[in-house]
Amino acid sequence: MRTQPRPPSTGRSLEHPDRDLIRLEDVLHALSDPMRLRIVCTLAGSEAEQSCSVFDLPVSKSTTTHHFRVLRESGVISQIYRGTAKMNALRRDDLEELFPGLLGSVLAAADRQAARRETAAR
Amino acid sequence: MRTQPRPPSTGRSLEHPDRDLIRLEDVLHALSDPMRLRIVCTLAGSEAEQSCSVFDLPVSKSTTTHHFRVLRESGVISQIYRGTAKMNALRRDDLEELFPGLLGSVLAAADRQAARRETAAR
DNA sequence: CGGTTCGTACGATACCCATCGTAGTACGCC
DNA sequence: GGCGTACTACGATGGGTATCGTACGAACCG
Repeated sequence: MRTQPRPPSTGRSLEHPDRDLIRLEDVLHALSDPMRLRIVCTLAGSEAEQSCSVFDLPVSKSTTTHHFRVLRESGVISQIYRGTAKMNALRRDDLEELFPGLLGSVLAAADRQAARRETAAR
Repeated sequence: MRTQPRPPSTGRSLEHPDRDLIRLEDVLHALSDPMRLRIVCTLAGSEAEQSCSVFDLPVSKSTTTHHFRVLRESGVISQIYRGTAKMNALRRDDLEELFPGLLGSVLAAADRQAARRETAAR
């Protein structure tokens, strides 16, 4: 189903925890930050990988880098370099295998809360 | 269905966030600490309220108090004084209403992880 | 009342962490 | 090679927080 050949990943590699080493506490901690939750929601909204730069976060670039690293090291996302860009993707399958339903309920909860906030603001 | 009349709560009262003020980020943060996750799992294991003292945590009493307060202020548990004891209960209904399925998947995930760890240790 | 049990309040401490700015590296392109 | 883009590394900083010990308060029991 992949129609477009993607640029190959470059030599730079990034540390990812093995699936069996992902800890629930770390995942929950990673998701408990508003910026990171926002990143994860955005990532969940599209099937494809997203480069770091498409996220328009109200923090500096170095802080953004920090959040992506926390997400990667906790096992929530995977990252790979493609040229100068760094592509991000949710580790849906690994998380689903380890903690069935967890990611889905967190994403749904985040959506509901966003909707609630919108209603309250009106 | 309540057969045993319980001792009345005493005058001392405790602040609880209204259901609509419970924030997902705070709940996730509360659950991201190993001690607190353990407390919540224990609490989920029995339908009844549990006094603080039945939790045998490997930390001091003052630290235990701290963790229960975090759980209460984040909206995860409710607490009420009964005599000298302080009874704790999960706010299942409120959480289910706000974030359907979330608590269940976190608890299931914690169970699975505990089981995995046990297997790995053997 | 005195003692016991249960939990709190407070201060201290050490660590974690979200944030920033600046300087730097890696890559693609002209 | 030189330039621009994308991201990183590092150090600093301020605020949060998990932990403790000690001293205290509130309720029950004799």
